[in-house]
Amino acid sequence: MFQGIDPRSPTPLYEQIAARIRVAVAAGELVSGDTLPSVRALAGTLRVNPATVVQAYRTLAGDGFVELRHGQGTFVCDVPSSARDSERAAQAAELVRKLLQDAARVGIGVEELARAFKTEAGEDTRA
Amino acid sequence: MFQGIDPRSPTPLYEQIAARIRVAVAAGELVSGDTLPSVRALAGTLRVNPATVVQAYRTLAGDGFVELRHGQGTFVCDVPSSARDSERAAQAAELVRKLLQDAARVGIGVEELARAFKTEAGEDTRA
DNA sequence: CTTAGTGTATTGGTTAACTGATACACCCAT
DNA sequence: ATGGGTGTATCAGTTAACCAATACACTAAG
Repeated sequence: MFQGIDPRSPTPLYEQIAARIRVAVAAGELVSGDTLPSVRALAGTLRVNPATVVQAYRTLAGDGFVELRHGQGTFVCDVPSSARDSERAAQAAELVRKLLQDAARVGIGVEELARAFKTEAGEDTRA
Repeated sequence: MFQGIDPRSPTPLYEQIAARIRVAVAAGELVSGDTLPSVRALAGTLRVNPATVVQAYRTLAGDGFVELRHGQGTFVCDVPSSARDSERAAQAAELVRKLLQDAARVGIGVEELARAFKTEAGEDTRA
């Protein structure tokens, strides 16, 4: 489940780790109550510093995906699907807002983006 | 034209400066052959280091918006509108690709993004 | 040729993000 | 209570981006 963690990637290690767990939860491979590998264990497996794993876990905790219990371990949370849906919608909205802002900075309008989105998203869904 | 440059903004100074010029060109306030303020002059006006202005100008030059002529000044380029269109389309595509990538990292799919895009973009066009 | 104006190049300091190392505090089984 | 597991907290090293400072090189006008 933790294959392909790359220290030289521009995306931080802790985000790569967090992403794996997120998709695992989304895919149902991890369900409420499951325990994640301990900080040290996962750090050892990935040849990474424990603090890096902690940062990944804390990020997930901030999103409500997992819960860190001092002295016990890290557990997958029980998030109602409705809550998760609205949460994801909010995140999507923020990402799109950022996109619009970045685009405006370079002088690109909404229509242009919509066109690009159709093209790129279309290719991605077919792939 | 250079009002509201904010050193404490999270977006770098040179990008803020470049953005102003980009929109000025897009709006037709600056046309082919016009000269931009000299590096030192603009730096003085904005209370900024000349090197920062240079970075802004070089960014614009990389995009083909302006041309820096050693010993003469910085001039607005004559970019065929067709070339500019395809250039903007390419930039838009890259921005969207980045969006899709960021979204995937958080486990957000294309449909979710499309929905958010409709919402956010709609609000923005009405505003 | 000289000079005042222009862009260019190199260097250094500041800040923030990321990762690592180490010591601490908690929980539970024994 | 104690030992081995857990997460927690704090500090240091690395890297990269951004901005500033200074000295350099080119152009055109006098």
